[in-house]
Amino acid sequence: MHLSRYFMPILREPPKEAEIVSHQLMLRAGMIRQSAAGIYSWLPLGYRVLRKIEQIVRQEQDRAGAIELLMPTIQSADMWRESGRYDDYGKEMLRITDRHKRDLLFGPTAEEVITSIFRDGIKSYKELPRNLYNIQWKFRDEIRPRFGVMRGREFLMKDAYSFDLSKEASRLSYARMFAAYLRTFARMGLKAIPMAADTGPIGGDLSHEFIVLAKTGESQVFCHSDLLEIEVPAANTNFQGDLTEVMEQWIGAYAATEEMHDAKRFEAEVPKDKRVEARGIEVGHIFHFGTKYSEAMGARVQGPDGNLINLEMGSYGVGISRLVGAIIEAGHDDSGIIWPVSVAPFEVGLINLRVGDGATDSVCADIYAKLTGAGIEVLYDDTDERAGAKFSTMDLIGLPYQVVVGPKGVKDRQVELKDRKSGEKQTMSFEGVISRVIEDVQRNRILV
RNA sequence: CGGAGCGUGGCGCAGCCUGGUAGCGCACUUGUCUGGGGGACAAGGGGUCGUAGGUUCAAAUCCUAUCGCUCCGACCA
Repeated sequence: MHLSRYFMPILREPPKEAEIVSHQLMLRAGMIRQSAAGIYSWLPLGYRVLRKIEQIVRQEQDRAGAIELLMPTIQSADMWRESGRYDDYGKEMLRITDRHKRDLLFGPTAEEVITSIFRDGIKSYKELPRNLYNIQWKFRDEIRPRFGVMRGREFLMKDAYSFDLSKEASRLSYARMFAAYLRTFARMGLKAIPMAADTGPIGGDLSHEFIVLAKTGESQVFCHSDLLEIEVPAANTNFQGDLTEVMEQWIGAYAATEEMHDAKRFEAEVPKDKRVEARGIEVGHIFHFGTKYSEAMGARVQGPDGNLINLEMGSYGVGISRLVGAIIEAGHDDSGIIWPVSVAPFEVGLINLRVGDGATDSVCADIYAKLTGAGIEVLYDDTDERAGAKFSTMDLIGLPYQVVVGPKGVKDRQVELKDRKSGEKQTMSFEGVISRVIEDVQRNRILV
């Protein structure tokens, strides 16, 4: 992509409404624009990141055996009356009336829809277990949206729903999603730690929040430092099998958010030098909630003995739009964002320091062609800005690698490669930078 | 919903108290010089001052209402 033809309205100063750093940087980098309180347009740069995160979530759900479908944003109130939640849900639910005066709502979650679909589509225990997921925009009319996309009213969420015949089988489904989440967040360069969670209004008896540690996190969290060292399940993990052991490895050590924190237990179970007290951001939440919806909505199958059995269900959410903010909170410096390759809007920024200089232009054109030809995503700054402005912009938007080409270096057939994260700069030949960048990008695309 | 604050050009702000031709910095356009970490000079373009009423010869400024946004609290992926 040539920057001179792209749409990336950057701001030098952060708009005053942005309080936290991820919100400021997303506005400054031209990733989002606010449309109403807690509702955002995703500009091209931000949308590219959102789609990459979505794609990682999708790949890991597929790997774990979940099946994607797409459910509507607008739901019928009738379904919610059936589950008994229509009146319980309160003002967070955006209620809408159509021209026939029928009650509709903008879905804050999809348990009702999925339960009804699944109930009508399946009759026998032979068709279990199944896990269905969808990636869709949700709306919760938060009293006070804040922190940009971290706590918007409209948000993109992956939610998966497992259906099993028994509680034991359902726990296997839970462990499978648990393991999938470990991989999902690790691939985005995040250390996400599962922590025991309150099951809240959804109900049930097994629930974990996945918390990303970040200095600017919204809540205080406590855990054993060993949890930071455990390897996530490898790509070739057999997700058909029993992953209980993987899960137990993670839930063995102490980890809790402030709501669930028990200071006495923390001190008793975790040696002083292993205690981590940090800030955290919730990026995923999984529940095993049993038969709450299947009973209310009549989702049953016939078992081997011919008797009807209520389905055991679990639900598994990932805040995809929120993750964009969380990744920035976890990765930035004074100059701007620092993207991991796996979710970066472009993988490489190519800076032409002297647009109009024949030799410099042609070296840039050559590098651009060779990198894009190798499947690398390059944002080529071919604008007629001054060097300083270009460096600042590139640092702000946080592409992992910067290739800097100027007339001085070109004379000696040299260009510069800068690593955004370390700030390290190396001078090398045209050919050298091309092979080096291709190699580094390909190696870092998939982190685990 | 309780408390606090803010709406003036794309972004950041001054002007309001004490009514009198709408300003500053950045960004933008054109030109010249420049050119490796947000450059200099010159000339320009862009704003029904959130909206609606009212007071007044005259309203960004005073009064009333209303809408929007932000922060603190209760709530939350």
